[in-house]
Amino acid sequence: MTKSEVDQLEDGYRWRKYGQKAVKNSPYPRSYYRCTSQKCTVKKRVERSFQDPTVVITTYEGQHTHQSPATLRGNTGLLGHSMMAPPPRLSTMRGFNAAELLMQVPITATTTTTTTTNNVNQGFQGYMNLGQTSLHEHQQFHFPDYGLLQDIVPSFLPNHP
DNA sequence: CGCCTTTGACCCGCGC
DNA sequence: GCGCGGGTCAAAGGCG
Repeated sequence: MTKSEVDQLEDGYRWRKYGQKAVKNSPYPRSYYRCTSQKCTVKKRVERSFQDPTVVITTYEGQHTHQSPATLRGNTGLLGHSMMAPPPRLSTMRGFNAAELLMQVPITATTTTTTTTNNVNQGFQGYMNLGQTSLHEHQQFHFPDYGLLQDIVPSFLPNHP
């Protein structure tokens, strides 16, 4: 869940768009991106919320097997710094679970909501409870400190090459 | 010139 | 078998 006006979210990686489809339940299209590194098959799906155009839903699929090229774009490097992890084995990358996926959501949320007010977030949650029961409680912002990720992330990765 | 987006077509799984 | 919905391909064009 990310609050942003643009689809192209700077999360520290380069993405190449490879498709776009209209979704049901939403007047907005859904975009499909792939990581530009060929060794890295991470995909993401970006879709805009159907009534709040300022909210985009980003779904990550997979884990990056390389380091962030964020420095090439003059990025802030905020994420790249906290995501410094040793490259995991490809075999362990397959079959990621829900917990791994959930982990990704607050990452974009924390980076792009820094300038938004608490007011907006509260209103958004209320709106979600109203009509969108398909969005579960886990997908709300209950990872307020992304420093926690520094403890979580290495636990997913084998620390021996 | 290289990288990226756009966009229609194609593919595949699923329900009837 | 057919239609539909969701995901992907690839040619063509844009832009720094």
